[in-house]
Amino acid sequence: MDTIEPMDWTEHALTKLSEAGYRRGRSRSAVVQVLGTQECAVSARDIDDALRDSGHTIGRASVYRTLETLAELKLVQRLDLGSGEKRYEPQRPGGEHHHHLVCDHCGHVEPFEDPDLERVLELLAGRVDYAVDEHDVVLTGACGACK
Amino acid sequence: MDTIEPMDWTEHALTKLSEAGYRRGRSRSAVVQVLGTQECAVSARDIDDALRDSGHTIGRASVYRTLETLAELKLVQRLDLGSGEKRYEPQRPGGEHHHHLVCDHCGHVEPFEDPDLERVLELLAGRVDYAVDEHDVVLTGACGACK
DNA sequence: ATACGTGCAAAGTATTTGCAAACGG
DNA sequence: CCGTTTGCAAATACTTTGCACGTAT
Repeated sequence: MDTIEPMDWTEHALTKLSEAGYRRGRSRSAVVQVLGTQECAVSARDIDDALRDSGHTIGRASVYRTLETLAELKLVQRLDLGSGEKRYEPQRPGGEHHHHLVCDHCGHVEPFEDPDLERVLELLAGRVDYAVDEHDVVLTGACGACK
Repeated sequence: MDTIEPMDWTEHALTKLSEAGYRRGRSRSAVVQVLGTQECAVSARDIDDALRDSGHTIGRASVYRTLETLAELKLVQRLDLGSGEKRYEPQRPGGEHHHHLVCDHCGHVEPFEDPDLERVLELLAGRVDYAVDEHDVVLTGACGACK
């Protein structure tokens, strides 16, 4: 079996971008690089900060533009966890998939997986009138530390 | 058995507000009234427009303030369906519950219910380290008209 | 009467867009 | 070279806040 390492997503994404006719510009590549190191959903601001910390000088607009492109190509999933900012999560080719727990007290976000949930969602998708291509589940409550 | 009519939520909400020490101000009452007529999630803008159409002159700020209060008392659920605006949905006392299908082409939103899904989410809530008090599921794809 | 509620305008945040200059293939 | 990409700044969208006045209890 092949585990998908974080680094692989970066390569995967850059390849897909090339195939789609996009060039490997400095900013675009840097954003993809940062996303590849992320385990869970991050905001545009998180990425901007990470880039700044590692010495890059990248316009915020380029971050947003890259994220939009990546979302169009389904290389990242766009999420809204209620914090007022959109979040982006690398979509690994392996198809592994998780959802999120959000603490409504401290804002902490934690991923979780559940095969039963996935199965039910799959069945559901087949039953509705929409051609479902994405789903997202958010559980809200007090996290371990806050409750 | 007692079906919960839309109007009942309005009364229910106003009562709860009073009990919590809030007065029945003009704007507050008007916002609650509009929400009571809604079947599904609406945005602050939707409410503002509805109020304006029915001749009220209500500051947008009051709409937001009322929605925040209602959310605190768990009389409405705050949702984020990825459109860049928060949405609010009356929480009926009967506990009926639905989730959302969002068309990523035309933006159309449609509610759906699924007992299996609820059951799985319930089990899941018992298994995690969070004290889950809310959950939300969003399925994204092309709606009947767009696909 | 008096504390709470409201409208308006200004401030905040997150994101998008216009444009000239820099750059990749 | 030439069209794409980028950074900057300005624009936009949504929401929150400050404050003086109005109002419910």
